[in-house]
Amino acid sequence: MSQVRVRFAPSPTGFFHIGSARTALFNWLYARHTGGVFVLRVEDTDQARNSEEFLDLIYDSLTWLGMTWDEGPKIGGNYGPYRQSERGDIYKAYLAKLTAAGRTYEKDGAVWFKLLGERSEVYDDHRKKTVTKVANTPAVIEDQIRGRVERVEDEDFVIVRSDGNPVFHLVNVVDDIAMKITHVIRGEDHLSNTSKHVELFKAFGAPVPVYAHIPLILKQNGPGKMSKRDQGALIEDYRKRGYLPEALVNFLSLLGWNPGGDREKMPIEEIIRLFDLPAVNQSNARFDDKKLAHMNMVYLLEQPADRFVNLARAQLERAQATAALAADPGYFRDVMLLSQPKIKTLEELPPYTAYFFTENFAVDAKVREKVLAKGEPKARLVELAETLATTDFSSDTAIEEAIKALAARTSLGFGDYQSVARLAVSGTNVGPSLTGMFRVLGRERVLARIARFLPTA
RNA sequence: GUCCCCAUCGUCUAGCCCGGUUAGGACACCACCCUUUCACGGUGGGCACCGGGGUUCGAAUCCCCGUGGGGACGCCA
Repeated sequence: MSQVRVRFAPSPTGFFHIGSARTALFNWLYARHTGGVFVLRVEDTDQARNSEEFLDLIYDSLTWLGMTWDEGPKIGGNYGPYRQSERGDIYKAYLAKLTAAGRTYEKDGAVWFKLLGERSEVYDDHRKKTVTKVANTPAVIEDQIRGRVERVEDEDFVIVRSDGNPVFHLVNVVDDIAMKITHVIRGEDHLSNTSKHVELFKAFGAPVPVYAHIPLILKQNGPGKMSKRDQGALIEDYRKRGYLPEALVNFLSLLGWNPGGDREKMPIEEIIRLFDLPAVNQSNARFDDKKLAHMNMVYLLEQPADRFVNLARAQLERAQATAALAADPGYFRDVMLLSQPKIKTLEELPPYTAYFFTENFAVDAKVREKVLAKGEPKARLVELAETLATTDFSSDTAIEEAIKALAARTSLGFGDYQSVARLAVSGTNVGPSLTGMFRVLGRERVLARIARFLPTA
């Protein structure tokens, strides 16, 4: 058996979304699993709807997700060009073969593919018009995921538009032949197109590739498949929000496939090793952003300090958190590492860390009311300020011991000091450990904030 | 309407092919524990074989029908 050749064939008519990314991923995984070739082919035959920006987005997104292509735009290959808009001559040559074989005819200025078989006129209830049906024999699709599927293609169809541009069905098949594609892995929405494609492969006298129609991803809320217009559908969005590409890839790999057993979080090498077509599910999967967020958290938690700080900086740049970016690098690093074990996604970082970088931080009114309502907040703050004035701020434990000693003297608990101190110093009731927060902020800032807060308590 | 695909917790799924399990895991949810807030983590809990017929000693698992969900039916891809 010759080398596996698969292709991802997006059309640059819209934003790159979850469904496309998953199709690309399954193709890429299969190529890597089998030691085959992953071809990127741009299906830009719809001149009216194509755009270069969308095309760049496809390149960028694939690269970001780590799906490098072996042949395709930018890098070339032996079967190029890889943009269909540049392959006009090839389509003409193939079309000529079809015409020579008597398998085409013109109607309304367009070129149609002629099916073989007896013809009859039938009224189509759905389209509200009379159509010509052809008594054709069923096309047989041996699908790697669905098994044997039979479908009759019983109407001629357009392969070249009246404006001279070839249609998807033609170029798709021609390119799969010309690029020697062995396996076609695509969404199940193409399953009913496959009979058209099989007819074309036969008309060209070319071998039909192995098909694998993967289940669709359904939108999280409401009925139907996920589209680029749905919430959380855009890859670009996750990138902006600071999701880790490896987490997204891991999550996507599990939508419609699993390695068997209980394995979920896996390094990409492991996914490649275990991935195979027959293991792909047959039923559609509903997108779940909570599970994605969880996967992201698991990956975030294990990032080495340096990488996490770099990721955090990139995210704060996107959020234009100027105060944080202007801060001392050492201080910035301390703040981020303090926050790392606390967040699920990097997009939480700007609001989560804001008070570290400005004295002008917001105070949560509800929290303030709640915290000041009990005990003697003022007295606690005065005691704490006195203690902190002489406390060693170099380690969390030193600060912790000092506060605990204070609490012991006043017959109170650590918690009696914590909530009010946190409010005074950060304006909220959530955040990293109090002692870590104090250590990073430093004595001066902590004392100043308490002093400023005191009169209002 | 016609054709095609599918069907296990709310969600992703294991188990199905090669019938015998207290139907397993993860996310989410609830409770408790841990704790210095919030998270993380830990323990426990609730939660599923779409319905009906077969076949069989025995069906989530095999077959049929129904129902439900999804997709396609463009001079879009």
